[in-house]
Amino acid sequence: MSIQPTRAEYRQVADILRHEIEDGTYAPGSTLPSEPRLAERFGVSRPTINKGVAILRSEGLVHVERGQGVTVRHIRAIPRVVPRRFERGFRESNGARGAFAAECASVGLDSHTDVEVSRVVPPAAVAAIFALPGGMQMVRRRRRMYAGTTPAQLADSYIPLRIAEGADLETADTGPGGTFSRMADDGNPVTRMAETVRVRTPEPEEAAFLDMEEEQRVYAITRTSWDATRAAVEVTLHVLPTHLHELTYEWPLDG
Amino acid sequence: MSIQPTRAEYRQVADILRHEIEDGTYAPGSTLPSEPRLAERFGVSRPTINKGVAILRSEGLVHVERGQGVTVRHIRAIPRVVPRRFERGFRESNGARGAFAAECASVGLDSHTDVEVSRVVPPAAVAAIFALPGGMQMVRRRRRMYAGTTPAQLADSYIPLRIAEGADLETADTGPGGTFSRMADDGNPVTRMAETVRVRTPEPEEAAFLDMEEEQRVYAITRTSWDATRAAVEVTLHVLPTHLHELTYEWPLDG
DNA sequence: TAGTGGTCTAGACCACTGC
DNA sequence: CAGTGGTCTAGACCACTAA
Repeated sequence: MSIQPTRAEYRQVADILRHEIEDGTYAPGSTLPSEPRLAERFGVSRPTINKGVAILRSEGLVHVERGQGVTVRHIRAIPRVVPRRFERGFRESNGARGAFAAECASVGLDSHTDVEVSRVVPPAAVAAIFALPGGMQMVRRRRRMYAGTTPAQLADSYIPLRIAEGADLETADTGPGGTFSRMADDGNPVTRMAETVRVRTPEPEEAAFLDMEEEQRVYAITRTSWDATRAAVEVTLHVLPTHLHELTYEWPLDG
Repeated sequence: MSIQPTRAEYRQVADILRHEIEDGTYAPGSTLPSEPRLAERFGVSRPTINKGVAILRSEGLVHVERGQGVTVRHIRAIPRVVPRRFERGFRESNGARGAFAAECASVGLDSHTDVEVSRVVPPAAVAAIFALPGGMQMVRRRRRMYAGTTPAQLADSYIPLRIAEGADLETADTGPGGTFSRMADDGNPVTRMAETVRVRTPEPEEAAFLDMEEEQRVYAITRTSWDATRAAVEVTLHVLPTHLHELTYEWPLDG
């Protein structure tokens, strides 16, 4: 493959390098030639190479470190299967504490979650779901999750005070099966859920924690849980890098 | 707001323009100042402006036409609600021909679908789902969908020959409710479905049809349908621009 | 013809890494 | 210190649109 005149050179640089990554010329973990060398190879200037590599960065194919070079990422998408992940048996499998831990375990990955619990006034979008008067507080469980050592997900759960108190959800560790198991134990199980998936660029703080380029994308998932009385009992805002996750939803159909 | 030294200038250009688009300084449909004028306003070179605007393009916030300028997009996300879209009553609501038409109608949008039916050897990933011997043909229903005049979705459905023949699925128009209604009429209703959602950059041909920048993202959804005997009866590969769609999944839970 | 964005270059300066 | 990528500029040429 060589540079053609019709398609922008920086796109061709990206196309060729992407192809070489996919066919194994540059294996996961290996380092690409430096930009000056690539410029020489393709007969273009360094800014053109830089722009081409930027495309691969934005796709999550490569990882760049200052002074180091450009390395090919190991991509192992974590399967997130709904509603399996909310079944009590799955959440508690292998003694896992919640769905994310069980998912990581299912593909042989270690996992780790930092939890921070506090009482806060929720964002307007969340307050609206609960029809909460302005300024009222909720319990927020803020979780930062790692798959192995890779930051893989942010999740902020908002729970009405009364429910959090009944289910004892203001401690960091909610025990086997996590939050939903405790709500069920409290006699108020979740009976219905919905998730709305959008895709956007990460906020700078999100990008910093998730070790992402700002040009990459995240799934922004808003999940709402309802109990048998059709009252919302929990809303979680998830942020997941798109290149690390694969979302599967399954459902029966009555035809 | 003005240019600060710490954050890359082109990012700040994007931040400021994004903010002004969101707060209404530049309303949907309006045109941004030309790049030379923006360069003057921010005191940076034109390539820096161009790089900043490229970020907004990749986010789907603006639309660029050669010789015209940069215009702010009207964004009206089409809600895609599962499993509602597969309920026969919804698919046939307002006489709609299938789920996409009903969804567009639900937000007051006209819709239009071009259908092309043929027999082809399916992609390997699809053949694998059916455990189909190599080289065997399936019926492919290729649909190109428009919301109003905006190209909004590509969908290729693959159906085993025997099922397509029984349900009369080799004509372009499958009648009220679409493919699934015909399968049900044929006595072989779909009883279970799954969708796997991934995000990627569009192929050049996809970008051309969907009127997208290559730097934008698409949802690539693989849907599989099974009948009561747990045999796969249909697989569809969907491609949807992320900035035009919002995916919602709902499900009951047994606690 | 004038104005728009698309792209490329050569050179530069910077921050960061590892030796 | 040398090597890496991050970024910016001034100027240039091109393709396209509208008048």
